[in-house]
Amino acid sequence: MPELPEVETVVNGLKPQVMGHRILDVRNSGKNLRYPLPDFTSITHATINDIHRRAKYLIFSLDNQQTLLWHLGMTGQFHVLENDAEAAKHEHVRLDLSENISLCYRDTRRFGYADICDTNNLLAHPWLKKLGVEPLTDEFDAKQLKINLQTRNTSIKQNIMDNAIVVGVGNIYASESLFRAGIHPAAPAKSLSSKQLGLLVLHIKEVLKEAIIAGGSTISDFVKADGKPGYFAHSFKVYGRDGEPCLVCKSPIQRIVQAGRASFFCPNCQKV
DNA sequence: AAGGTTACCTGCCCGC
DNA sequence: TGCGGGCAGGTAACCT
Repeated sequence: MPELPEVETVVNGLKPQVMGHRILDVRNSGKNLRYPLPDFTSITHATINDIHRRAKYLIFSLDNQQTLLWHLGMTGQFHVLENDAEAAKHEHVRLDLSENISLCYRDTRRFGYADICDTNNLLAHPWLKKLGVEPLTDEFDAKQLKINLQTRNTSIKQNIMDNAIVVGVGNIYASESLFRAGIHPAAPAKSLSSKQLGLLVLHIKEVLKEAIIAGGSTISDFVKADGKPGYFAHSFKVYGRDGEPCLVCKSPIQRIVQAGRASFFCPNCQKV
């Protein structure tokens, strides 16, 4: 479920709670996540120095030259609980930390995944090495996007969701940013002008920033690290609103499926 | 070889 | 009330 703003929110929520804590033990439910869990022995007794985000990955930097990489999949959640707290339903991993707290990982659908690697080789990790630019940096601009899209025959929506081009734009914010930019989700990526791409870049940055400020979206099971839900869902303009009137022109919002994913758009405000 | 489809899992919501 | 089908925010491995 989480998109970039949600992961950012989780990282920010976890940092003050677990930074500086030592990992004393790691327990798991015995069930695999998307991939088998890594062997945690190399990080038990290490201390969590810092937590970062790259794309939708949480990156735990440890003090022993090891890094713990974690993706939340669709339904992953971290909670910081007392050491002896009873395991919630769908808790699959628990890192027992110093000072009697535990970092607990719940994941209903078990689409999440984790790995451990040498910090020196972090950027060479297969999950990270092919990732495109971060959307909230200056590296993500219309000029580079235009170059990346000029050979792409597929739709603009599929391309802004392609992690090799730009990371962190998931299904919700793809629809929302295309609406704001007035671009039809099915428009061929290579057909868009520099001006249109400039507008799109601007709105992707804007919608992601707004969501981070709002503390991440809430749909079904997103919970921030402190257990409180985010609330950006209240400001979706098209996502999940098929059949309802466009907030700008009152035309009914339409839903189509692209590459197996639902897209929402206003047929009047967004042109191919 | 780009582009489309499917798989991974569980839960929920809807219609019958 | 129960059951089956469809759907869900992500990613990658398959096919073609």
